[in-house]
Formats: sequence, structure tokens, C-alpha cells
Amino acid sequence: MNTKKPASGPTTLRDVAAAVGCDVSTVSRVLQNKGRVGAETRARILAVAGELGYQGNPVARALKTARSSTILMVVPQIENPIFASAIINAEIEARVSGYALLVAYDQGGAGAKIIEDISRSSMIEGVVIASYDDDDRMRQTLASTDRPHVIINRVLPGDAHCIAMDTQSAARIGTAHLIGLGHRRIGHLAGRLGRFNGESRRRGWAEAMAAAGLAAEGDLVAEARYDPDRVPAAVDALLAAGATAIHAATLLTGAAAIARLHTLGLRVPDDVSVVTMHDDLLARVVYPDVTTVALPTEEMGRAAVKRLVGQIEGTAGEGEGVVLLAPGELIVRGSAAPPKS
Amino acid sequence: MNTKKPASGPTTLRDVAAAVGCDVSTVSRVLQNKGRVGAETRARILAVAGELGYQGNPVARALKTARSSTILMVVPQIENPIFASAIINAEIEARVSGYALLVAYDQGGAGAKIIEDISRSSMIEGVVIASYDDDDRMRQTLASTDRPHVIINRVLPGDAHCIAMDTQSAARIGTAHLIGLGHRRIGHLAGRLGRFNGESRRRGWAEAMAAAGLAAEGDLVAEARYDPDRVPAAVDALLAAGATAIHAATLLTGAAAIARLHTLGLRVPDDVSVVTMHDDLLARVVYPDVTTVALPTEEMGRAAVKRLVGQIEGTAGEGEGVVLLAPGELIVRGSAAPPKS
DNA sequence: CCGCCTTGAGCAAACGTTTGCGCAAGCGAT
DNA sequence: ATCGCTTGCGCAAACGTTTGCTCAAGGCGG
Repeated sequence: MNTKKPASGPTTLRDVAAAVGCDVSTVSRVLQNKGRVGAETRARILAVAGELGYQGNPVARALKTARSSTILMVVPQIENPIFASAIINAEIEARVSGYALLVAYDQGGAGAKIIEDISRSSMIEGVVIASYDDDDRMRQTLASTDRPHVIINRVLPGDAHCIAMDTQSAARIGTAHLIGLGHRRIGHLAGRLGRFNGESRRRGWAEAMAAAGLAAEGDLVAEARYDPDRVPAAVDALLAAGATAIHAATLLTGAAAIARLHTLGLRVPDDVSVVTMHDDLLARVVYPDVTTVALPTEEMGRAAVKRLVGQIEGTAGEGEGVVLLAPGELIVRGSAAPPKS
Repeated sequence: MNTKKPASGPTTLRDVAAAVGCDVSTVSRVLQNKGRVGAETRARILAVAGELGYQGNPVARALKTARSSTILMVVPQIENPIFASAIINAEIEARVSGYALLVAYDQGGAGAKIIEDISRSSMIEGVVIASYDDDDRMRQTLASTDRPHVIINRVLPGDAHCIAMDTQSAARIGTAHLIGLGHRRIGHLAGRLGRFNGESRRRGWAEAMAAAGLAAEGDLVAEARYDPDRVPAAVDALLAAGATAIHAATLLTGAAAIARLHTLGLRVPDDVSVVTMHDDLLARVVYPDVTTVALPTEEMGRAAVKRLVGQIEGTAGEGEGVVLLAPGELIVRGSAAPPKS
């Protein structure tokens, strides 16, 4: 029997109920496998629902259940390959957990406003923040509704949920590799000193140097702030300090450093070695291809939403507070070799 | 007078109405500036709403109005810098238009399924598709609900809304630059031949060659399929064909080509020149920095959601059918020079 | 001074679900 | 044959908005 409605928009619960000849509540129950429904009725409902192409209205469901199954991820420059990779995996993890991922791009320090804006047009159940600027507005926004949230790529004091990568260890490993090759004066091409990420990398470098009894003096550190344009000057400074190898806080600046060395007529790795951190296509399209310590960026994305979903659904969610993801292996390629002399 | 409710969840329209002493419909009307309301009442409502921190429930609104103000963007490998940039700008454009942007990552050919899945958990008003695989399922999915959609980075026959970049012209410009420099045998390091993007670039190269009366023979084309691993062999083939310059379909493969040339002991641009398309940080961190034709990737993202919003809201939306975005300027850097001989 | 038009605001019905409650029928145990 | 329990299902009330209708009050032209 073809019991289609006149055709007014998508099939609704009511349409199905009418076609079957039962109450909407019954249909609802079988569709979500809840409550007790007779086997026969269930079968008929399923059949009719299929035939009518019932899809369900997510909005109505969300209104009633107060659950939107949507989470938001706020990222700073998405160009940074670290975030691209984190986003992908966050989205995948979200999807398998039954959530949809909204992304918002924070052009700079407006994170809190963005969250508020988006909350106005979409109901979100939680937020993953990759662009945490530690300002009052953000703290207040997060606290005001005490919305579940996890902060990635940064660890905060207090009891916030943070998921970051152990870049300090990664830096230590990379630097140790250079030391193992015989280098004694290793310059650190730093990120932004004084900030979490810049500092932890610098610490890792310093640690490795100290462990080998090498000097980690101030003139062996030059700040590039993730900005390729600042790299040439920084590299020059490091060379002036006598560095025979450079440990770059970032793949991008590492690549830029290699380019600078070429420009100076120096050969890599024969004259100067370079080691960076984070692995990416980029590492394989520069010459020489770069030796680097992989960073678990995908894992960070996945872990962040896993944790967030845990918070949202109340299921403890593997671990509390801060977690530091272990770095990956050292990937030996062509940009580091024993020193010349 | 502090007329707060007991504190049961966020402030609702009813709470405000109760505090003011009027009907919810009146509150609703002033909040959306619709219908006629007395100046005094309006003022009081605004005041109370502010004081109570009324936010509005997006889900309830969406249910009633059947508008969710959410759009979806489906992307293939997000790592591809082209898409990262497109996403950012799509998100920004969406936000200023009052929409939130959901992203989904299509790992390969599952685009249609993804759209269906997400539609089940979130009501979306339209979709921007960057990963259009021309399969039946996709066509059917899009048609079934005749949901507004625009396809980017690809032009389709028929009346679909497509927004792509004029990569053919870009390729022509890049190749012409090499020709202007004096090169006669210019190899094309192709994308995926037979596919839209690969072909249009190849055509651009061939056009420029033909315009200069140069041979665009088959052995001057080598396919790298956007895959750095295929680049070395392709470059070798081009060199074997006597190329003194390489026009790469992609920045990434172009960089890989430069690396390959270095590996072969050839100097760039002294021995062999390389020109690519698309501009990006990458272009400035390899040695030499690469001469390239900028591509309007941001514009593509923006234009796509602008067009989509136009469709959704019925406002014609600047132009119909296919639009090809003009390429940017040629950016002369260090990877191309006159031929040696 | 009467009817009419405008203005301001409330009433109530939707939008499509979910879910607590109630009730009838069926059935085994007493 | 009665009681009470389970099972299957319908009723109706929410969730928080938006919006068409209704209606009283006031202003104005006739």
C-alpha cells in the first residue's frame, strides 16, 4: 500500500505513524530501540520508515534532548600544518563518535568572541581550543556556561583539560641526535621565547646540551618566531656564534634555515647540519630532505575530541587534567651529518 | 528589581517575559526587530534581556524557522595547502554572513556518505564540495533533497554551481614566463592527466607552447599526480627529453622537482629553471625560492560560500553556473632564469 | 458623535521530537 | 475465577521559538 503524504517537505515521524497506523511515540521508540514494542509492529514500522525514506529531524531531536552532537574547534592559522593535521583527525574522531565538527578560524586573540558568536547561531556541546590566548574574556566565556572544553597544544596551570605534545622531549631527541653525530656547538633556532611552545622546545634543546656537558649559551639561541622572514638573520647569528649544527623548533623554519645556508654558499649537511621537529610532506620536498622528530599531531586531534566527548557524555574519558603526548621517532634523512672538522 | 528565575538552565524567552510582565511573543518581536512594539515596552524588554543575559536558543529557532544557519564543507586531503586556505576563507565568509561552517574530511570517494551521515546529526542548509567524485551516489545525494550546493576546484558539465580557479591561464602565464626567458624546451610536470585539474594545467602549458610556436610533444609531459614520490622519475624523464626548464602543475611537486635537480647535481636556476603555480609559505622556504603564479585560493573559498549563501537565501548571488577565478600575478623569485647555452 | 483605521500586545498554534504515564489485554499463579 | 504482573502501545506534555490572529484602546475624519 502506497500511503505517501501529499509531499510537504521531508518525511516526518508523523508521516510514518500515519502510514503504519500507530502513534508517533511508537515509531520514535522503535527507531531508537528504546522501550518495548511488539516484534510485528516494529517490523512494519521499520519497513514503512525505510520505504518513506524517513531521516529524522536533527534539530527537533536536539531541541528535545538538549544535545546537538556538535562540537567546535577553534584554530589559529590553519595554514600551520600542525593544525591541519590535528583538524583532520579531530573531525574523523568526532564523526565516528557521532559528532559533527564546526571549525572557526581565530585570526588573532578573538577566540572568546568567536565562541560566543557561534554559540549564538549553533548549539555546541563543547569546544576544542587550539588558539588559547590566556585572556580574561576567554576564561570568562568558558566559565560562564561551564561548557566542556579542552585546550590543545598548550598546557595551562590549574585543572583545565589540556592535551599537548611533548615537544620538550622531541627537542631533546633531535638535539641529542646532533650531539651523537659529534656536534658540539649546536644552535637553537627558537620559536617564540617566553611562550609555552617556544620555551618547551628551548628547554628540550638545553637539556640535551646539558646532559652532554655542552654549553647552552645565550648566543646559541636565536628567535625566529615561526616566521620564515626572521630566519635568515637568526641563522646568521647562530653561525656567528660558531654553530656547526642547527636545531630548529619548527619544520618550516628549519626548511627556511636550510635555504639560508644554501644562499650563504654552505652545504647541508656537509658544512652545517639541520634537525627539526614535526614531519610533513614539506620535509621531503626540500633539499636535502630533512631529518626530524615526528610529532603526534594526528594523535593530538584525536585525543582532544576523545577527551571532549568523554566530558560531554560523562564517561570519565581516559585521564584527567593535562596529558603530554609522547613524540614520535627520530626520522633520519639527509640534513644532518657529522661535523666537517 | 531582581526577578531571576530559580536557575534552571540558560535564560529563556519565557524568563524574560515573566520578568518584564509581558508575553513571550512580544519579547520575541523586539529581539528580532519585527512587528510593532511600543517604545517603552521595547526598552524595558531590552534592558531585562540584557540583565538576564538572554542568549536565545539556536536550536529552537532553527526548528521553528527551518533554518539552521549551518553549512558544510567537504574537503579531500586537508593537508593540501590549497584547501587549507580555501577553508579559512570559507569560514570567515560564512561567519560574517551569519553561518557556521561544519567541515568534513573525505578520505576518498566517500563524500556522499559523509554528507548523508552529517545530515543525520546536524541540519545543514547547504554544502560546499571540494572533493567531488563524480559518482552516482553523490549526484543522487545532492539531487534527492535538492540541497543547495556549490562545487569548487572543478567545473562540471550541466547547470551545477561550480567555482574553480583558472589554472589553465595560470599555467599559460607561468609557461610564457619561461618562454620569455628564452627557454625552448619546457617540460610539464603534470598532475593527474585525464582529470579536470591535471588537464587544464596541461592545456595551459600546451597553449603557451603553441603560441610561441614551440613543440609540446608528449615526451615533454611527465605525470607526477601531486605525489612527491613520483617526482624524481618524472623529472628525470623530462631532462632526458631535453628540457631546460620545468613547469610544475603544483607548488609541492615543483619544490620536489627542485630537490631532485639538486640531487642530480644540477643548479637551479642556472642549469634548469622551475616555475610552479600557487603561492604559499612553502615557496619561500626552499632554495631557491620559487617563481610561481599565485592562485586565488582564498577567493575560491570566499566565493563558494558567498554563492552558496546566495542560493540558500534566494538572493540571486552574483552570477550563475560556472565561474572561473582569474589567477593572480606571476611572482618572480629565484627559481627561473634564462637558459645556460 | 460615530465608525474606521492604526497601534500595541496577548493567545495559541505550530515546528518534530522524546518520554513519563496510563491503560487495556494477556497470562501465570493462587 | 480472581489477582497481579508483564507487555504493547497510545496520550499528551514538554523543549524554546516564531508568527498569524484576535482584540482592546486610542486617534481621526466625516
